[in-house]
Amino acid sequence: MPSNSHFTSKQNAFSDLSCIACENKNCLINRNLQTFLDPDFTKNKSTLKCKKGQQFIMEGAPVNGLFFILKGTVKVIRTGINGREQIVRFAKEGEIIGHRGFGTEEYYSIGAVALKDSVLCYFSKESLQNVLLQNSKMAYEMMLFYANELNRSENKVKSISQMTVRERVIDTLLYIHRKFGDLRGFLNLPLSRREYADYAGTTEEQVIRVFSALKKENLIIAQGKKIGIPDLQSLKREISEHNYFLDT
DNA sequence: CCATTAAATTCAA
DNA sequence: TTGAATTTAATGG
Repeated sequence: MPSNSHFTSKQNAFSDLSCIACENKNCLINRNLQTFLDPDFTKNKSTLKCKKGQQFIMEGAPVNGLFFILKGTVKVIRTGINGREQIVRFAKEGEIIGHRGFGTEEYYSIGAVALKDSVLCYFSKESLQNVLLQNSKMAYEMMLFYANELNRSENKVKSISQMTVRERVIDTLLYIHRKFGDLRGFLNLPLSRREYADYAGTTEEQVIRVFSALKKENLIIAQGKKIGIPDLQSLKREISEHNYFLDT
């Protein structure tokens, strides 16, 4: 039996697809359920179960709606100049994927792949539009999400264009730590060095070499894919001169 | 970038 | 639960 068996009692919650029974308080649809004028809104959603490693948004596919992560973790990617994968962001439970599809965009400019077995809720653009037009609180929360994403995206431009490889790798480690926290001393999201590289805008070898250096300096510990940060403060200090901001 | 070896993860019996 | 098969990490050229 898996060690997380304390979740098994909730498992049939997934077969009930209604938002009413949903446990995910991180989801802005869930948080705003009571205020909906149209109680049937959540009946229009569909859910999709995704296995680890499965891509559920293809770059270039037509946009019809938006995904919300009910459970799991996802990476959002974009194909770069010479076919290299660029990781735009990591997303966890409650987050929105494909949100730039609103408005004039007709095709996804990003792809999304599940990093662990995940459950996605899918809402059509039309039904979401109706709700947002009726519900200013939810529209406001959505706006905050967009603003936050924009802030992070602008910071990423700075980090990629002005920071050294070592600083970008550290920045990535801090981002993962901030967003996913740690579990028994290790980052609560196992990533390959390749994925660190794709987020930090460098190569797998560079990440491996920076990790090796950081290990020697006792700034991180590594056991395979599990990375631990024993002293967050000194790691932060390394890049503090390039002022890094909280982002989600 | 590639090749080699060591180490870790996955898979299926 | 194990260990064989496969994938990933680490280093040096």
